[in-house]
Amino acid sequence: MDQAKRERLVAKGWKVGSVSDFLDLTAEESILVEIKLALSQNLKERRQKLMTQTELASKMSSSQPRIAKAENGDTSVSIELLIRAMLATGATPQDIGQVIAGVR
Amino acid sequence: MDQAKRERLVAKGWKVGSVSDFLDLTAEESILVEIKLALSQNLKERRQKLMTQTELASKMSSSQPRIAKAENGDTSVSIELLIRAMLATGATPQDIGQVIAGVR
DNA sequence: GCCTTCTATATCATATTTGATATATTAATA
DNA sequence: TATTAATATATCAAATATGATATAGAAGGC
Repeated sequence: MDQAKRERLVAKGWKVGSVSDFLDLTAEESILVEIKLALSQNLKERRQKLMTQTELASKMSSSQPRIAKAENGDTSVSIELLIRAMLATGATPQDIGQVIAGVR
Repeated sequence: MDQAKRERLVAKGWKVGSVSDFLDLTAEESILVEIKLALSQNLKERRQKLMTQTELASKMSSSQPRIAKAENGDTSVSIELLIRAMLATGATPQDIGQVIAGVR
């Protein structure tokens, strides 16, 4: 795994406190993290073009802080919430599938 | 929404006890349910070709009953677990993206 | 019939994720 | 600079998801 990718993953506190901890991520765990980050980034791009975090939150009965966390790749945010948020921005299953398929 | 799809969704107790309850699903909620069902079905197909539920469970530090629920579209199963299970069967992000993109 | 393997169902204590709230920070603009 | 809008961070009680365990069915071979 290359340095750039590692830094990208480590950036937001993704489970790691040290490099060796990081290396203990199985391949599957690491892919899962990348899927979350990809959804997170895409959500932010979509949402910024359309509305504020507060507006999106109200559309999906969530809260602005939760949207902020979702867009910043916070580890406490589930894939479920990321997908619900994408859908609330008008994303289709095709859009979402494409984001996930684009990982790696 | 057509009858066939409704029956498919209602089949496993998806939030509904009555038709009117069902109709209270927003478009987004309904898409989310369909994404889960699509992942669920695909997981079952993949897993059956490769291993038992017990084997898959141990590969991903889960339990056989949880895999059974995942494959049967139980409402208590998160998208996260479905994707972790797919990955444990060797599915790639492309495989997963394709399943989601295939919804609707 | 019995035995074995696989899958489904039920229960439950624990862990994670949630929206809400308060508040801090940042950005833009008058 | 002061004001405002937008976003980020912190905390927390409630809701949801979790793996574990026990056990029941189902399907097949003997």
